[in-house]
Amino acid sequence: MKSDLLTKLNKQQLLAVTNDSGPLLVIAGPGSGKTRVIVHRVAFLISEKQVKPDEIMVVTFTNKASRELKDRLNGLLGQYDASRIISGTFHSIASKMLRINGDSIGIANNFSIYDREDQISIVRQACELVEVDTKRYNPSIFLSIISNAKSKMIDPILNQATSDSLFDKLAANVYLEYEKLLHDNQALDFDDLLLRACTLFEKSPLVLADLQNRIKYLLVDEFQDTNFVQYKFAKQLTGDSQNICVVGDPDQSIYSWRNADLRNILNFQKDFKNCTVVKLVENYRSTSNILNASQALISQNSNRITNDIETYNPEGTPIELHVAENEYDEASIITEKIKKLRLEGFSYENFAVTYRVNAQSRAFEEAFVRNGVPYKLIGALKFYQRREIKDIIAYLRIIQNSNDDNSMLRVINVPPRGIGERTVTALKNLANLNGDSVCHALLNLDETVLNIHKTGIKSLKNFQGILNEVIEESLSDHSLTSLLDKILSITGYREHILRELEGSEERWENIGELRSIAGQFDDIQPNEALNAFLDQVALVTAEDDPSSDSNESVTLITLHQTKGLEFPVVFIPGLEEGLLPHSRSMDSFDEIEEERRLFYVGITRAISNLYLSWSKYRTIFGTTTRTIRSQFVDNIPENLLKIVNTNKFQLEERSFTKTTNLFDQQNLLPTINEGDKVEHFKFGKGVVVQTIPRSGDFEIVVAFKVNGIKHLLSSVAKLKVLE
DNA sequence: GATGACGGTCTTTTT
DNA sequence: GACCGTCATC
Repeated sequence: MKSDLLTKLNKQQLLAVTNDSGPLLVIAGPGSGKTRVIVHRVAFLISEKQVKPDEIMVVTFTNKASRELKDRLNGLLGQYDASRIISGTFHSIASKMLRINGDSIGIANNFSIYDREDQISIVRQACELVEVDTKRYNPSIFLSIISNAKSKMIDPILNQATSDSLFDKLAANVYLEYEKLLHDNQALDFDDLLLRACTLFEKSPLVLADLQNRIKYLLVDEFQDTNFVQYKFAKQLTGDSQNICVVGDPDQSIYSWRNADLRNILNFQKDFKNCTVVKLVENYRSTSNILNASQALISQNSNRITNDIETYNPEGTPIELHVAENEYDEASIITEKIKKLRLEGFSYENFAVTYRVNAQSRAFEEAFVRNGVPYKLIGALKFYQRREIKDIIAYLRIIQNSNDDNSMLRVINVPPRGIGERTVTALKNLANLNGDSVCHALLNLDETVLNIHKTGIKSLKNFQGILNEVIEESLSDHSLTSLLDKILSITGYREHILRELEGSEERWENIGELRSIAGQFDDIQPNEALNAFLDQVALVTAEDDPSSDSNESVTLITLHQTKGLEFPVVFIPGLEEGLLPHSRSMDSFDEIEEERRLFYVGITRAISNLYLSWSKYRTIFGTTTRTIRSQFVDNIPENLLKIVNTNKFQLEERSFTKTTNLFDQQNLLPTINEGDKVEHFKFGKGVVVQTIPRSGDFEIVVAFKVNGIKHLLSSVAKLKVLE
């Protein structure tokens, strides 16, 4: 066993695998065998150190990664049961803990988990309550403020007390109402799952001690993308054993907008003083052409824990840069390339087209359909976000948690059953009056107090009967699938769907898909099955989308979602200023650097062939504009790039012309000086701390009142100088 | 109360 | 160029 397990590892990997006591930080470059190390470390602990599988917890970035981990382990350790390893995303693990122990901090085990759509709906209600006009302020702004506060563990009351500007006060009020509404609905949002788990650990030392005793080893993957709460969660679970191993790569940190905090890596070394640091620097994945290009690119980042990666792989084929006329041209160039490479022995699943924004997928889908190229689209219109799926799930949620008004109101008139706005308002008022949920108000309906038309009462009575019937079914000992069938038949949902003129077949098929997913829970106890099923539904990651299962197809995927994946042939289209780097991420140095890391992640997914492209014209919103080639292309040495001009109409563009640097032309003098008070549209007010000349431009360092220190480019950031 | 037409907004990335 | 919310009409 031992020889099998350890002979195929290099020196650093071996160190990371066998270092079996105390804190361990593994800095793992792309393709350096990170997953291999995690799998082997777990296998080593189990087979050599007699650690039981259920004493090991592995936190992964997606649920799929956690399943694959268990699969690989089962292959490695025949006699042990790898499925007993505690593994999942931070959110799914926290959710399970709260379902079991949440009652000690006042969280009932049947809480609902609200996704983004539910959250938006709650924010809208909160805005209404505090009289904030949602036409003036986009609800998602509040949502990101709330999420930001939660992932930094800022309490809503405290938040309210410390906010000074008018908008901050507004946001603080929305936050406060939002929390109340979540509470009323007996619901938790994604951030709550982690936040409350941390609270649970603090408030219930016994629960924590028990967990610490049971979890002897903790492993955290993709550590560079954890936020403050997630790190705290991990720290709390690490008992006196200090057996925590975190694996990550600062150069692949691409989720700061989701409040991931790179400082966690630095803090880890402070918090765990005696930690061992292992660096995996040999890349086994890519050709040296690809790796060298990636290293040249990432070396342009200044905020970096330098960590050069090297490979002994052969040079490989050159990286190609294609120039297209527009996005359709770009898509057909890539389609032709795929066809050609297929004749050379590649198969469809070897290809991935990786782009910055989901909207880019359309041109490729059209080209692929036209050319009969099979493809799978990862995470775009997610399965679980489809209307018909959310409707059915709403019914299940009402059964799970009768306080879930949000779900109740979603389907109270779906399919249409004559319960209109007035009737709903009357019912809601009645519920409010009695401090009750809408569902309870309906089930205990006293129609004499409702001041509405007879037909309204009749419709309510009808729905009451439907609900009672469904609830009755849920109380019987039947399976989840039979409950689902019952809901479909009693509510008349099938007929409702089939009545629709467009896409009704597809919608019905989706429900069939949902039914078969529910079937996976049929061997669990019915009352536990509902919680487990709804948890899975709420906490799925993009790769878990059932539609992504098909094989023998080209993968269409966002750059963010490619993290951790690899493909023999990778296409990165849309290398244009405003797209990569994205226009919304161009006004600070930090943001540009994160965009560069995103490109770096994309490049390093490629095993043997890499194709970059940009198109001279692109249509956004329906208007076509001339583009500028991405500045990141210039970060790749010319000798590694083969410029290809496929389009016969663009012969004149054949030479390798560097795009004119936007900043060179302007030759700016600093119109902003140190000490100036400035205002930024996004970061608010602040004071200029420093100005640094940067190739015809100035980097302005501003200390913002709310958002802290930011490095901005004078020509890009629209800074307004205040008196 | 249901349905359809219109007009305004929007797109970054996601657990 | 799609989607959502709002409004007018049946």
